[in-house]
Amino acid sequence: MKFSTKAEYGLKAIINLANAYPEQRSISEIAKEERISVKYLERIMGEFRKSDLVKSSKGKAGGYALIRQPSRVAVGEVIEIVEGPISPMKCVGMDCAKKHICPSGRVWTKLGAQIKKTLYGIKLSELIRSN
Amino acid sequence: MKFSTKAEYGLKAIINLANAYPEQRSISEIAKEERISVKYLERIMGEFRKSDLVKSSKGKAGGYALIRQPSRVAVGEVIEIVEGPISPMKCVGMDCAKKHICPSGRVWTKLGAQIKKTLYGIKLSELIRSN
DNA sequence: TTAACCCATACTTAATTGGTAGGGATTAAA
DNA sequence: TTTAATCCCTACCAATTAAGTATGGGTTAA
Repeated sequence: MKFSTKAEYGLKAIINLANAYPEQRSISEIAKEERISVKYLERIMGEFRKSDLVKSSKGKAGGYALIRQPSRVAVGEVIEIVEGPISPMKCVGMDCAKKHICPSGRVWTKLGAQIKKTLYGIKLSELIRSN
Repeated sequence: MKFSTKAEYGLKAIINLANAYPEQRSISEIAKEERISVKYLERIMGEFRKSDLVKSSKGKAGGYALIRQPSRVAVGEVIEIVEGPISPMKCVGMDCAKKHICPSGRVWTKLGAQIKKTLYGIKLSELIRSN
């Protein structure tokens, strides 16, 4: 039961942008500070852009910026963009004949709700320097 | 962010045994009811036995039984036996130079504690039929 | 003695993770 | 107008993990 490094890198990059908000930063700046491969970070930022969490400007002196205020962005949102919907077991949310009587399913449902609650309760504003 | 099927199968098997407590059941009975491969379940049960969660008796008419009362066994315990210690990110709990100032680390620490709290709060007695 | 069980280890196959390679498109500045 | 720094896209690849199989042995009640 682990989140991937993609979630870790993505979160770090977004926190980095939150610290600069509303200014933009380039991939290479972020990659250097957070010790992430430039190429890999490019791909991750692409996912954030497609989800309208960040905006990009092309060309020389281009870069990425957070679109919303850090206090309006939940950690859960960031993670679900790179990892897909949060749910601790494959079968949860899926079609299962014994769904209503499956005892272990009750565990995963309860846990999934708890994880979401925790991650959506943390906002980027709580994780940046200036607060 | 998923638990493995090993955790799912393991939990199902242990719930199955909890329903029979304090009686024993054979691997093949459990495997059939829970739709798990006999060979795979054998291995999983071996881990539970080594952790003194279940006891086994060999020979014809042998089988496995839960050692403790279902109300004294937490789901978290079952899962940690097959999946190892619960922690949502590799770096958590490890040596990191920037541990005390790592903003994303705070997320994983908080989340890990929350997950443990949830899973250790659920006891097998809450998941069995008779209750 | 034999059948039903537990026990151990090695192997296999498929999917996922965690990237890299190579290029193209865009734009500010020299 | 050229150059250089940036964003953007797709394909590829290697290592690890997940999920199970195969094989064979040991134990014990009937």
